[in-house]
Amino acid sequence: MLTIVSNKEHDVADSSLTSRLRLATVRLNRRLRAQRSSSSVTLTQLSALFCLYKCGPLTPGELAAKEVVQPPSMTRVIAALEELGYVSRRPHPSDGRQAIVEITEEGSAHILADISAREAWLDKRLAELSDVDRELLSRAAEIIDRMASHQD
Amino acid sequence: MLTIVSNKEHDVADSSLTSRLRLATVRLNRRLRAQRSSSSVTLTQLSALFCLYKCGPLTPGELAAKEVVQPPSMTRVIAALEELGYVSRRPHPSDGRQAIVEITEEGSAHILADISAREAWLDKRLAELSDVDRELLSRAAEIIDRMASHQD
DNA sequence: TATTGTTATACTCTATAACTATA
DNA sequence: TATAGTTATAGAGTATAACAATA
Repeated sequence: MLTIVSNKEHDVADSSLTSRLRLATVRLNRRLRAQRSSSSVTLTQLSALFCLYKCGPLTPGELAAKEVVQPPSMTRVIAALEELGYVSRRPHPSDGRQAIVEITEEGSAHILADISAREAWLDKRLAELSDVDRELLSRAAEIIDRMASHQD
Repeated sequence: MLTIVSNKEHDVADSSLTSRLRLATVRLNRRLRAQRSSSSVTLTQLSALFCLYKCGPLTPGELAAKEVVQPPSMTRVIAALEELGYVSRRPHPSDGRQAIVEITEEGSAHILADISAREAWLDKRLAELSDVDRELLSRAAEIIDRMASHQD
């Protein structure tokens, strides 16, 4: 087992954790993207739609911040979702520059089935694990999400 | 907290684990890709190079299998690394169709610095965690990698 | 002048299909 | 005929820079 030497604060025995977590994340992400299924939305679009489903109406800027992407990236995602009829856009009541993006009834109706189809592969992998491992991943997911949402 | 209803084998209280792990993975992956630094290699190239560094010489097919990507994807990665002088290619001794790809001295000399620069952001996030959380992520990384390497 | 959002452009990552060369 | 690898092509994902509209 290779150990990368580094001069970081935390324990040296831990020093390849960064590499291992990076590799694991990149690989799982690949597998997740490869699960296309019959769902019409892409993985990125699904994430944004799910965010609107959870949080309610948001401005494009708020949505970009929550998903930790730059505004131009979110512009494209919203445009695609709008074309599919899964989100609607209306003027902001007090600021003409902004808009309010909201999930539509059709978007709400499809999202659970879309997510379920999209996640079928991962769900199967998780079902193969022990309860202990699933509990561990549950806590890991929270920590990872917190790190990923860190404001630099 | 939203709970997605599903009819899967494992506990219903667990039912949003799939979604949470997917979201966490996608977001961390975005952050990792955004860390460009001065490193000349991309995240994908770095993964392949690291694999050659760990495993020794491999054929393109073996490398693609280890990284869980399709052969044409690996072809491009190898070509880019070869152009940078980080890997070399030589004929397979007994099979004219295959080739042996190996990390060069220059590749070996640069990889630790490249990885370190690339991972600086994640390393900082991990350093902010408690020992308990890092230990948890260490085990999670192993489980995730195992799931991601699953042969369908 | 600062902020919000969009348009234009470009690069990374990855896949499938079709092809070539060798076994 | 089967396998290893490459080329061609296309689509997803994302960013930076430049711009328009509004505050």
